[in-house]
Amino acid sequence: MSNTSSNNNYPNKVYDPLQIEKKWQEKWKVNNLYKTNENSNKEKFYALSMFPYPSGNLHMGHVRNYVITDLVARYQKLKGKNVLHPMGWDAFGLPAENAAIERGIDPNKWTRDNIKHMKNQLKLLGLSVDWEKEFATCDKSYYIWTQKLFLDLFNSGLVYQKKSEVNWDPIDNTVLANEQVDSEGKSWRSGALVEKKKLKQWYLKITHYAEELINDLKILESWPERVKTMQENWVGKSIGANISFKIKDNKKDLVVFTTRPDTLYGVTYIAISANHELTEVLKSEDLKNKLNSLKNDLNKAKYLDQEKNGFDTGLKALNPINNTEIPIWIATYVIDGYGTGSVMGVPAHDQRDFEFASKNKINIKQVISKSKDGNEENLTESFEENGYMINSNEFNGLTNTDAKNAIIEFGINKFWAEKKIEYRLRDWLISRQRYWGCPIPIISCEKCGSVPIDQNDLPVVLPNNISFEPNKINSLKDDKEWFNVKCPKCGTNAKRETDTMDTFMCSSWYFLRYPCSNLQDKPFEKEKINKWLPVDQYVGGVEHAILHLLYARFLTKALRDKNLFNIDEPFKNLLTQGMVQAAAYKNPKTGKYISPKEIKNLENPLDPTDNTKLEISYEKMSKSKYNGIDPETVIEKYGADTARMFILFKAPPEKDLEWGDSDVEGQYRFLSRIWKLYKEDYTDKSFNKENFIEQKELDLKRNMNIAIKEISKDISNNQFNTGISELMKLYNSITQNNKNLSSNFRREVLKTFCILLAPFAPHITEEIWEEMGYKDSVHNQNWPEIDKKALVQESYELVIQINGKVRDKVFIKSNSSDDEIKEISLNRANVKKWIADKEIKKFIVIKGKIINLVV
RNA sequence: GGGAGUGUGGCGGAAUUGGUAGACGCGCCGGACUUAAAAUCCGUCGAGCGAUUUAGCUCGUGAGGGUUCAAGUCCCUCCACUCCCA
Repeated sequence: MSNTSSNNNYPNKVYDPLQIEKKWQEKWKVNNLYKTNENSNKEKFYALSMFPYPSGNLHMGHVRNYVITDLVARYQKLKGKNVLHPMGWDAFGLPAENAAIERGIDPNKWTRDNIKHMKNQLKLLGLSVDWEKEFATCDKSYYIWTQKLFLDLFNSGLVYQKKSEVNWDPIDNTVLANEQVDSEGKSWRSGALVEKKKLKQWYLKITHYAEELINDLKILESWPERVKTMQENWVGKSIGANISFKIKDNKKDLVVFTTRPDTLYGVTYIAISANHELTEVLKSEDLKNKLNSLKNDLNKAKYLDQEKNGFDTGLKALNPINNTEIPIWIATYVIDGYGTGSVMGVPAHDQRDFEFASKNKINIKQVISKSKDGNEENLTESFEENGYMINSNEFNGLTNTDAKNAIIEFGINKFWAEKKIEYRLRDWLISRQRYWGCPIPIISCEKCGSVPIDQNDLPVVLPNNISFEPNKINSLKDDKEWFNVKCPKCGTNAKRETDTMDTFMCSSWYFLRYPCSNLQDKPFEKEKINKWLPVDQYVGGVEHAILHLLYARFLTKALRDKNLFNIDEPFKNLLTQGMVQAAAYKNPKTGKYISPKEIKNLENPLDPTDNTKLEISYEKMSKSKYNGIDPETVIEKYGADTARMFILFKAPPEKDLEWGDSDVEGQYRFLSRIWKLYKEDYTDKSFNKENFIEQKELDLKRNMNIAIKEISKDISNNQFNTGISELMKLYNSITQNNKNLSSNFRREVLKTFCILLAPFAPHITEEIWEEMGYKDSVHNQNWPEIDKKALVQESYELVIQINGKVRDKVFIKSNSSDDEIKEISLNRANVKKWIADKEIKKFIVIKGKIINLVV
């Protein structure tokens, strides 16, 4: 595809993206075209992609992410905004460490090499990124501030250490936060079934912000609804009450949280978790054995427990509202750590309780009835809807919603109930038992406990005296000199904290660093944060809907409360882009994926081994499905502009995108035609005055202004696919009217088209812009203004409907009155035919569009 | 089970928020150019009936019902798929 051509002048008319793209990427770099202007008075715009983990290779998901952000950044710059568009590296984490374990490579070297390689790949895309802002979270100059912010939180009382049951990933050999375990109980990274371990770990008090994290979702108007719903569910606010049950032959009360105090008369048992403190009173060997075996099951496969196992402890609780004696059970479905680790079993009105009671032959007592006359029904499942109270003494007949409050009030007066709000959200566990992460700046001393390191002694640098050998799990403990220190308080022998921080900690504030990424003496400057934040457009994968986006919101709020800046929410607008998928071929019999290379005819794909017809499905690109497409190969073949255009055109950004080779070629053809159009302009002499047709020019002028209007709207609404459609329409309109334009207008329309295309395809536009004779970059121009006058038409095509069906169309003057429209319509032969002798009941005139005659 | 979302030609997807359904592209088919092919350019393509010189008509946005002069769009019921939480 590449051609021989002399500098800056391509004698043949063939579009050669590789040469053009290389040329401009170099020029942009030399001219510092994308450098952030720190002293501008223009309105700011902060465009940000979720920064990549330097895994070594750029993949299509990255490309889609960065191309979208780049388009927005370039558009906003053309619209006159002062744009910050940075890029960096989420560089701590396990793949580096796994490379060390597998091949004995230093994680630092592995990471640095990957960054270098990926950066080169990224540069091929021609992004308008200000690379002077770049940093990696594993830079000492970055993680010193991660540590400082950790200490800030520590001093605010938002950091604590606790020994408790944690999620243990047996493949990655580290603990995980709750957010990092999926609904099947598997690790987000390794996919391993998570185990339970009791360990002493560091936590951040994200629960302190639970209420605000829910409430402020309201401010985030242009976040996708589903991301907000997911966060709301994750934080999981429930309003209810704590109810104290007396325990027979035991002094302590058993406190139970419930959202359904209205069902208190229907409690037929209490269920507590296997780790509840009350289990300590179980003395008999039999019960102890049962408990241990239950705990064992829980450790193995907590999340697979659909069986609702449990046993009766023999202990009895007294229902405070009627002094009824009820059994206390231990049940696997009670979550340790939520609420009080115990639930009141109301089988009649809770499905989980119903199943547990049915299995264990526990009484079922109905206290809410569907009907007002209060009949009991034969329940085959729990009744969870609203209804009327029955079997509840003085509360009978009330609606259960009224009874909720009445029973709480009743209990408050009798001192056995209190109002309570519970959250599903747990504190964020940030310790990781790994080497390649940000060290936790704490020294633990037998006398003084956990002592934070003085801020002047930061950073705590990762130890150097560690040998990376295959099959060895590395730890900060390996460097004894590093590990053994004196306590900063009392000077006795002490030890450094050897866990490192969850990498989500590093990525929870990186967007705050960019405005000041070269600052030496602090993480950021308050004024700069207040100026640049919040991020105006954040783009990334929906897989971070809870994880990163929740942590980052939390940290922003916590640092705001340290008075470090005045921002409540870090990301004003969020766009979650869909996956990039490609065709995968699967043998339905064996379930195995077959590489397209092995398939003879992709139209009718057969398994080469057994000739089974293969199923074709579009799935996320992956090695195991043999459907990965390498961005670098695509760019080599078609150029970055084509790749960008394809990605933006093929699907709306939030939807999954199906890779299609012929669609890529379609975009390449489009750019080639544009190339040719601009070549003709300066070489073909056939445009002359005799050909000028005023009406054609007016039509094109109108189309051009429609395009400006629509493309502006589309980009603002993140509808990049239709934006490109509009560009194509304008292109078609130009080529149709091409020979009939005055040379001034030709130049104007070609200039405008070039600027409109510039944020989508930055290289080709820069090249044709230069060839048109302009000196400054096309990317420094102003986005064209809409000429409203040009949008006005003298006449339009009126659609004539009769009884709502289109029967005729006629061109009429735009300023026709309603009466004129009626008259014109009635005189049309087609209309007369349809009306015949029927009576016209109604005329409905929609100005500029339609008339509907009702007969 | 609860919540959110989606459903439009052969395919990806449009539709001014109630006003000509299928923009734009891909693909297919036909034509031009060519010794031929590729590339390029031009044209057709929702279905059915009908005409066969530009006609014309009916149906059609997952299914059924409703509101309205007018429904892909609003309301109700149902079906299928996807995601999140159980």
